[in-house]
Amino acid sequence: MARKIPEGEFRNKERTKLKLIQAVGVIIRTEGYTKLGVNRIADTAGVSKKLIYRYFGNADKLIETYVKGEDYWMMFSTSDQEPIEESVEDQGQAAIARMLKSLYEHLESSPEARKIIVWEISEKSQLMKEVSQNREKFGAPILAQLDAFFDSSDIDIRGILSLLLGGIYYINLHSNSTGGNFCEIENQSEERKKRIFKSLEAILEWTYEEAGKQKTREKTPSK
Amino acid sequence: MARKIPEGEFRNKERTKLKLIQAVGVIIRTEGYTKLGVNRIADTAGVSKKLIYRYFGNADKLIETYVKGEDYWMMFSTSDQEPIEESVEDQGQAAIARMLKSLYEHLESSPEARKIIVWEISEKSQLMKEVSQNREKFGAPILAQLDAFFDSSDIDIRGILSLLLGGIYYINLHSNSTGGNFCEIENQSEERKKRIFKSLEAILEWTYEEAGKQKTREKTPSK
DNA sequence: GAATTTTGTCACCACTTGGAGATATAATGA
DNA sequence: TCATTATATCTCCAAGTGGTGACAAAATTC
Repeated sequence: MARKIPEGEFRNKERTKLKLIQAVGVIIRTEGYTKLGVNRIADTAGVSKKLIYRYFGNADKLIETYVKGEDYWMMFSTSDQEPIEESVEDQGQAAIARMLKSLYEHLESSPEARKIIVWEISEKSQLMKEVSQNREKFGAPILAQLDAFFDSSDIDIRGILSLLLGGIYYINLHSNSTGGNFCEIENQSEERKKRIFKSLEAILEWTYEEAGKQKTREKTPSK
Repeated sequence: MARKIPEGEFRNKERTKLKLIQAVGVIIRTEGYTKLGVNRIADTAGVSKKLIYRYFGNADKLIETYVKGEDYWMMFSTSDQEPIEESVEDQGQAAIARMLKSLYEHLESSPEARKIIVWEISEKSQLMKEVSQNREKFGAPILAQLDAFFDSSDIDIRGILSLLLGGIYYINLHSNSTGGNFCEIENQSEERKKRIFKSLEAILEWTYEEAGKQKTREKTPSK
């Protein structure tokens, strides 16, 4: 018969594992993913590094359990995300605008999220590949819903959105590190956010407008 | 009287300095900036690391002389960059489109350029801050020229451009590492480039169109 | 109580890092 | 030819890396 797992006050496997996992988060937040190693992790967890090997195999596996436990897979706060169907009449324009804005705000407010993104584009690791792929999987149904409206137009909604998404990512990553201006827009200011949001909305507006124009032209092919 | 600098076949200061500087480039290209250190640099240069300290002070100074010697300051191939004035009638629309496209192609074809950008957004180093600031300085006159056209409109050309520039950066950085799709657009394909270019042109077109509309409305304030 | 198993620490290994001092040697000037 | 000087290498150091085996101590079972 298997022996009961010790759950004493001083020796408690699960508690120690949690300490190690949380230490990973602390290090990413304060020192960056580059500093993730058995020694640092064990030190910040206040525990022997030997346990990392015993409980997780190695540092990578431990990091993996941390990253997969967080919701970096989506990057959106799923709570304030009303269903897209709610906005059928505007073909999801408002919903997309909301998503892009909340992505911006999430990146702006979460140093950890920024660090993870930088991590993704810095290394060719299997872990980061998975994180990236899962984000794609998350976006798929949203893109599928947009196709209904844009398929009949000349607009490449995926092309437009990758530019906007990439722009949001980069602008926030840029401010994270060097801190200088970008396109002469001051860094990390309310002013910048306002300007980016306005431009974002304008581009989306034009995109939908153009697609709408092409749709009506299609219905009434007379010049 | 100062002694002549030795220029022998075996002992030649300038040649050795060049070897070290070039080694920096090799490492960035093949292993990434994270691997830049006295030991690696000296090894790839095939020279004693002591010389890095004698000739440059430390590794950072050596790296600085390398980076400043390259044209990462601008990121555009200045050769095919016709003067913007050439296109006064379209208010620089074609010139901007050309610049954005050539930036995309430069990032696409140069792993080193991508690595430098990742470097910029990864670390808070003085060197990378300077690189970033100089790029800003390079863009300033271009932005200034656009103001003449956009100032009287509601369009925030700097906001639009930071989204587009950031988008171009991110799309290429993303493909560099994980390699997965982005917004369901396949990676590093001619297809992707075509789609991004088309979206880029569309957004620019809408931007200029809208600004033009507001300009004529201004001239004839009648509704 | 004693025996056993799990949890945890510690000391150690080989290796790499940035950096410095001692020393050898090639290039120069006489 | 021989001393001087700049160039280059070599060895050593302390600190940090990932990883492991020996051992202590707590929790469990008998």
